[in-house]
Amino acid sequence: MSDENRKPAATIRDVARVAQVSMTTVSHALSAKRPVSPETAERIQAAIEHLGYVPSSAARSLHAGKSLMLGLVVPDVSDPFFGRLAASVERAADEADYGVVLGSSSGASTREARYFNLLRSRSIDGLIYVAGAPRYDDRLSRLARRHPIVLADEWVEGLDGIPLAAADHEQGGRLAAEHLAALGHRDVAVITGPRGLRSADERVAGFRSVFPDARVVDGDFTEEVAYHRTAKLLGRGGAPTAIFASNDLSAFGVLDAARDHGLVVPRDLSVVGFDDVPLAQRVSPPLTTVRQPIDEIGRLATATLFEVIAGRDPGELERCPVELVVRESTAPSARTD
Amino acid sequence: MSDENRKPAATIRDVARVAQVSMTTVSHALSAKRPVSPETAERIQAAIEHLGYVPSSAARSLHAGKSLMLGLVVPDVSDPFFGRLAASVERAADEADYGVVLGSSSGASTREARYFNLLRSRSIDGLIYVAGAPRYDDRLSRLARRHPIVLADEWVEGLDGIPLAAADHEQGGRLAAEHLAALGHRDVAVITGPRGLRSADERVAGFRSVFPDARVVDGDFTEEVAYHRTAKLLGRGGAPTAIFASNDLSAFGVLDAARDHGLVVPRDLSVVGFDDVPLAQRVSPPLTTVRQPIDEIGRLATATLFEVIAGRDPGELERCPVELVVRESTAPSARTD
DNA sequence: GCTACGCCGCAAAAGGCTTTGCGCGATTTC
DNA sequence: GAAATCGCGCAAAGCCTTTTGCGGCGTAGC
Repeated sequence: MSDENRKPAATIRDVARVAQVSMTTVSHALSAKRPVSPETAERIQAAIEHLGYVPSSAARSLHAGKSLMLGLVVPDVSDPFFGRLAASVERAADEADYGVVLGSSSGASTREARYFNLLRSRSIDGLIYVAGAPRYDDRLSRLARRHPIVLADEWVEGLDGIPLAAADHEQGGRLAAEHLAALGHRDVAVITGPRGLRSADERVAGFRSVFPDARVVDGDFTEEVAYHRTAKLLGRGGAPTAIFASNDLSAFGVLDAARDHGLVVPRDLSVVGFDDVPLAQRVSPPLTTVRQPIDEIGRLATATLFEVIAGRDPGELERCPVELVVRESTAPSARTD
Repeated sequence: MSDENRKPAATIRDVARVAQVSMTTVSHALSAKRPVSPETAERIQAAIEHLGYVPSSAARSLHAGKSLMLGLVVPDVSDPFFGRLAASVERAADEADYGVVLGSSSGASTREARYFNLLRSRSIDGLIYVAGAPRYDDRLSRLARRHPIVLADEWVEGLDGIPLAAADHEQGGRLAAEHLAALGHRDVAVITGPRGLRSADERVAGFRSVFPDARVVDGDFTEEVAYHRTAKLLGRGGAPTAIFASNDLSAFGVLDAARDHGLVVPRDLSVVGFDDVPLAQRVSPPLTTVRQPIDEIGRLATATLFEVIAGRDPGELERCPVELVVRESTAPSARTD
């Protein structure tokens, strides 16, 4: 559509003229800050619809000092996990008449700087920050002192005063362990996530609170490393009867390694994952895993951000309860000890 | 962080006071619309950094009449396809110093109305609209007459004057067909998408341009329906040697149905999908499919939107070329005719 | 000593909305 | 018939930037 089709947008003054009232009355009809007679209100309404009038958001936020926009920075929107998180944040924001400005940091700090400036320029009233790694970020911590920020999903070093909305990873590890214990498993192993990643450490800690003697295998959340470490573990004598992988990707590596060693899951080896990615129910056998309440995390993060924006201190947030999804990769231990 | 920690944001007037110059000079130092001596510029710069000053976006857009924000409405961000599209749009926008306001319509027309109002209130300078269904939308077409809008991925009925950035679905159907033809297949079937969905129809049309006699089975892009229709097809005598499913989800249904009929893919039946979803390379056997250039579509949509915003008519857009990804679900036809 | 020119201040306008104190006319109330 | 009430107009201030014409000051050039 070329320029000649674009009329200058209608202003409140245009509405006033058409409705034969003053700008003051139009404004008050919209905000209900002063009573307006039904007849007048109707005339104004008609004028608004006739002109297709919508108040200028720029003028509004200039006056009100807020933009009705939230920022959401995730490592990568194309990852289904963050996609679902974005969807739930957007839904929660929408209910409060807020919009969401999306940003993929993908680790690029120049990109992140842009979103921080959105906050400073009051383009957004608050920020939900989902860190890709728990590295300490000086700018983020300075920013958080002056602006409403909440963390979601992953903790960031040095930002302890800032609310964190996340799943109860420790409970997840515990649920996985209790499930295996109930199936009679005694000799179990756990594959960790990257060193220092808080969520990963919590999962392992939860698991070990039930199985203090579990064998600990270093992983990094990738399928490849999980595969090789598992292969090595199974190669030695006295293989465990169950393995808890601290994310689904690693569990897939375990599944592949088990198959390549001639083991049948779950007959010879039980496997539990974490995350419940879409793939989990499609691999064979379908993976028993721990599901994170993504929607709940997004909702909590958004609600908390509104609290912070309103100037209230939400305090330390409770972790969102996770859920064990039992599928077909776990079975009673065959070993009789 | 509670209120007492939040100082009112610095204004250009504060910068002027600290740098001991007039507001005029500060503004000109930032915009370079009038020469400023190096020493003064340095003082101003120092003041800006000291105060952490960033110009108010609201005041800026009120004056400039643009918001430096784009809108992106997709049916569902948590779908990896739309997630990737969002990521590429966001990247392209970022390069032009634009932000992206994300919206999931999920078919709810009340949600969509909000995004349309963002356009009207000039919260966003333009909109990239990804339709979930090609239904005619009166509001959208009226809106498009007055505001910069481009369509991405899916065509919408009645909006023919509006630029559409999409993959070359027809070419995709043709590539799939040519691949099967080269493998010696003669007796083939195609599973369609929902009736009336333009992209789906184009895929089928492309396929049939090579195989005019292909059997056409009605599908709706879901796994379940594809499963049942395929089961029925294989149950009758004279089953085809290859099936083209017009999306990957349907192809998964075909794969399951084939397995349940004792057929080995690709020995007894070749299967080609469309989309190349992440799952496609993980099913067994890994699926031969047509990959859409999602990044390219997002980039094109964004670049085109900038054209429209600038008041230029981009004309009809070329379709983005697709790519055949050959994996293990296709093999030479076993039937010797 | 006069002209240029470079740098910058001043003041005002514009962009669109919200808010408020004051006041006026018309209707209701006892 | 005086008082209270209601609906609304008027005018101005404020939110923060950008832009511009005019003019002042100082330094360099002839």
